[in-house]
Amino acid sequence: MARKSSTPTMWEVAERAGVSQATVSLVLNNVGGSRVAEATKVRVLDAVEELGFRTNAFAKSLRSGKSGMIGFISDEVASAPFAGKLLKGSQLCAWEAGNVILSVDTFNEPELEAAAIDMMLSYRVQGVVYASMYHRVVDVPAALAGIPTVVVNAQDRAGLVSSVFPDEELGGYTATKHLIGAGHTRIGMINIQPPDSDLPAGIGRLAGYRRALSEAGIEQDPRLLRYGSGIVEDGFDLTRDLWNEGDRPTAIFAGNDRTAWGSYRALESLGLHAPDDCSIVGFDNQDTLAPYLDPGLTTVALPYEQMARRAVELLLAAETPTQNPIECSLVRRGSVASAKVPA
Amino acid sequence: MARKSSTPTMWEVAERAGVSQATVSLVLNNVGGSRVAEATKVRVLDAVEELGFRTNAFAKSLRSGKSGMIGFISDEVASAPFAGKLLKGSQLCAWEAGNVILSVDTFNEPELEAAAIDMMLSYRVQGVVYASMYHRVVDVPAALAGIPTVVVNAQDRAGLVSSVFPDEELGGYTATKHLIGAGHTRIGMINIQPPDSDLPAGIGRLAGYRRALSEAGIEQDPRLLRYGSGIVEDGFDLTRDLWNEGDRPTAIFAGNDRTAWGSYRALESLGLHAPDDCSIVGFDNQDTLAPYLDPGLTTVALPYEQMARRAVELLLAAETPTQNPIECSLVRRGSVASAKVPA
DNA sequence: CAGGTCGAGTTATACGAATAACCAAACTTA
DNA sequence: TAAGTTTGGTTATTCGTATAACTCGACCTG
Repeated sequence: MARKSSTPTMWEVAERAGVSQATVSLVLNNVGGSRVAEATKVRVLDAVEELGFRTNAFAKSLRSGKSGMIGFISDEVASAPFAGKLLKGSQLCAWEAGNVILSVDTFNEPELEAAAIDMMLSYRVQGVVYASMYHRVVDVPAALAGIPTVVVNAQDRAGLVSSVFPDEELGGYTATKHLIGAGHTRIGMINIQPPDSDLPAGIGRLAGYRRALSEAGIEQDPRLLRYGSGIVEDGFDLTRDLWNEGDRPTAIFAGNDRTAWGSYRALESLGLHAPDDCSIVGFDNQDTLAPYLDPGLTTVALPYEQMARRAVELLLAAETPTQNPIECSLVRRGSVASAKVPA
Repeated sequence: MARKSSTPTMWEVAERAGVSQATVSLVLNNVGGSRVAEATKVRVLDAVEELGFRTNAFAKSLRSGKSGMIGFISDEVASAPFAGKLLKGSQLCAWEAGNVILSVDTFNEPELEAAAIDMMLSYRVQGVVYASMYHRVVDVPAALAGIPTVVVNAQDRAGLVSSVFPDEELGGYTATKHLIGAGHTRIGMINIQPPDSDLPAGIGRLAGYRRALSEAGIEQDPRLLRYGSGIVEDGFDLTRDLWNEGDRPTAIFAGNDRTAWGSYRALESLGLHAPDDCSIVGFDNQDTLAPYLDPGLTTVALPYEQMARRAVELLLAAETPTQNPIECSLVRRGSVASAKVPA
């Protein structure tokens, strides 16, 4: 069957159904329920079907002033190994409200970012989700001043827009408390950044660790604390380092999963094995790693999807700026065992 | 300075510059170079600047008939741990041609896919990149029949649209030849799917392995071939299994990186270590894994970004359908050593 | 049966930008 | 100096849809 090359318009549908273009619009948008006779509706819908009509989103947006699009700007989220879930959550949530996502990864290039914002403004996005690959404090570009913006997996330095980010402190608290609950009292921590660093992840996780200990009445032994940089090798080195201290830990809270992996290896190198010789809890729930370690790593999950959903909700609600820490929950696998009762 | 709440239009710019709307359009689009006096141009551009004018993409597209958008439909790419690179490559390439990406992950839900296609047709995308999370044969939805489509990281069963996918066979050949080049002749292979499976990855990688061996005049010993399912555990079990054979391999080509990880562990469990006791080559270059193994895993990279770029190029060129295998190149790390010369 | 209401539409216009067609003055050129 | 050309714009129209405002006949209702 020969088809017109370009998509048909409402006028063509109207002609085929023997009505006016306005009627087609009324039928398709269900306005004024009883304004159109049932028989006419059917004729219109048949014509729509037969011609394969599909409304032109541009015309619709132009006329209505609503674009139905939400911008998603990220440094490297869409291509990052784990945080693509931010995009996933945003998309799902946006979709539910009838919106679509216009996403751009800027790779931290200012020109690309500027161009992306420009483009989004051209498309009259209803709001922008500004996502970071890792939890940090960001400066929202001034060019976004005109439109609703929510920062996700990050915190807005100026506090002018809402931020949605993981509750690192609570996560660290949860992890540590889990170990305490298993009977451990000598719990080492290997943090993922130096003491003078200002990244929220390391600061929060450590603070949570400390709170859990003090709430449980366990004295903090500085010899059990180490500072690495979040890489496997540091996990390895610092775990061995902890073993050289006089009074060894029976459990380790690793500041992230890669560090935890290093701890596994260090234990192996010492002829030991988790969780029998030492319990381990990680952080991040990196899904290409945590489930595959042996034993599976008990860790704290970063709530990417929930954060993204929350961000979109905030965007659509357009409230006044708020801070939104999102809970990080524990994922139990096999790396934690009860502390041995001292003989 | 008080700003109008909504974005200014060309009319407002025109008024401020003391010209007609048409002139503003002429200036901004640089048409009829000499048709507008230099002084007028400057006045217009100043007005644009002062008002913060930004062209309305909807009006522009409506008028021109060109949407400037490319659809990206994927099963789970945007949220997958590794293949987000497909999105990255598409975005970059589309961007260079002045297009933007409208991306939707369907999570393999047919209704979501249908809705996504519907939406994209509404937005009059100029073409659709149909991406798969893993290399397989797909059926392109009939609803896409009307618009240019390219399948990426997959092959179109019907062959009606262009396909861009990794050249698995060449990758397997490259991996194996690398081991042969290091002097190995007893090279085991642990494939990632059963012999009767029809996934291109396993079939191609094995075929490449075989070609490399036969080209080098090495006889294929069926005792060196194992079939797993691509998970760590299978790599572990089947490597140990290989070790129980009489004539052990000096190198293993693991069908993917996870399997290779299992091989590392199996060697360890046997008190052995790569590459001294056995060389290992993986496949996938999974970036959260391969660089962090000890020693770093020599593996074959999947060319996600190149595939995506190629797909977008094909889309924009709108040629007749073609098959486009893309080369997978070797990434050398530390898991391959020269074969010991038999004493 | 005049006047009002309701049902089922239609007509006209606006959204913002692109562009074809037109126009007035200034400048050539024979 | 009349006719033609160039310069530097302007006017009018179009893209496809939404919607306010209007119409027209049939149906009450007192």
